Amino acid sequence: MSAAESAVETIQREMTIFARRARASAGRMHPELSLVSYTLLGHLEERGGCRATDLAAHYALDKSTVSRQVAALERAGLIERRLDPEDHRVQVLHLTDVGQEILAQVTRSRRAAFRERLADWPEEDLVRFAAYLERYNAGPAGADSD
Amino acid sequence: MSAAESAVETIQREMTIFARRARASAGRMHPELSLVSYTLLGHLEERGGCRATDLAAHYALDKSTVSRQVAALERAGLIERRLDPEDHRVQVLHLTDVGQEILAQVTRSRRAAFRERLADWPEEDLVRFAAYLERYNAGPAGADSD
DNA sequence: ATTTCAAGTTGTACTATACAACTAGAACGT
DNA sequence: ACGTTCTAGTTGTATAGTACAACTTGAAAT
Repeated sequence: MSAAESAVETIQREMTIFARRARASAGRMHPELSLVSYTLLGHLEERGGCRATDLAAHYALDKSTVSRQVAALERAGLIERRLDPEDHRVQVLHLTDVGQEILAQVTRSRRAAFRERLADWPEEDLVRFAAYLERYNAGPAGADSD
Repeated sequence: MSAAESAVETIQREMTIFARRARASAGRMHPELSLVSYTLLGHLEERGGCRATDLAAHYALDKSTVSRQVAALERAGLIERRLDPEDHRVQVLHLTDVGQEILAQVTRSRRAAFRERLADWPEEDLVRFAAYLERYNAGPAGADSD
C-alpha cells in the first residue's frame, strides 16, 4: 500500500472514531442544548433570523423535524417567531436575548474544550490542521451543504 | 485574535460540521449497517470475538443498548453467540461468514467514498492530515476511549 | 376563480439510547 | 456448605430525534 493509500485509511478510521464519539456525546453536550439545537441557534445568529424551511434545507432535515425542534426552542424561550407581514405563511425565527446568552455560553464552553485539547499544539500545526479540515469539509463528496 | 486562536475556532467549527453531517448520515450509511453496527462488527473482527460487556465498556454504551444491537445483528445473521464453557454467564460474539462479507463490503464502499473525496489531495497533505487526526483523537480530552 | 404551490403542524412509526428491575450463573466469606 | 455479593445479559419503560404522510392555511398562477 502506498503512503497515500495508507493515509486515506487512517483518515477514514480517525474520522469514523471522531464521528462515533461526537454522536455519543451529542445528546449530553450541554444540559440546555443538543448538538442539533446548538447548530440551529448558531445558524440563526449568523443569519440574523431565518425561516424554518431554510433550516430544513440547509441541514437536510425534514421540515417536521425542524418544526418540532423549533417548537422546543421556543418553549425554552431561546427563540421567537415573527410572522412575516409580507407572507402570512412564513414565520421568521429570531434568537431571544436568553437564546443569545445560552448560545454564547455553550460556544464558550465548547471553545474551552477544544482549546484545552489543542493546548500543546504548535501554532503552525493548528493552522495547517484547520486548513485541512476546511478543505475536507468543503470537498465535493458531501451531498449535504454545511 | 492570534493565528492560533483563530485556528482553534476553525477546528471547532469544522469538527462540529463534520459531526453533524456524520450524525445525519449515520443511520443511512449502508442499507445493511448503521455506523454503530459497523463499528461493533469492526471491533469484533479486530479482536476475533469478544463479549457484549466489552463492547459496552469500549464504546461507552449501556449494556442494554449493546444487548439489543447484538440481538439485531444476530437476527440478521452477521454474528453468532458462543457460550463460554468456562463461564455460563458469558456469550462470546463472533462474526459469521456473512458478517465478515458484509463488513468487508461496507469497508470497501466507505473506503471508496473517502478515496474519492481525497482524490485530488497531494500525498504530502494526506499524510499530514492523517497524522493530525490521529493526534487529535489520541488527545487527552476524550473521556471515552476509542 | 379554481387550481396549484409553499410553509408549517400534527399523526404515526421507527431507531438508538439510557436507566431500572430482573434472571442466571460465579465467586467469596464465614 | 450455604448465603451474600458480584457479573453478564435481558427485558420493561421512557425519551429524543428523526422521517413520511396527511392536513391546514395562505400565496401565486393560469
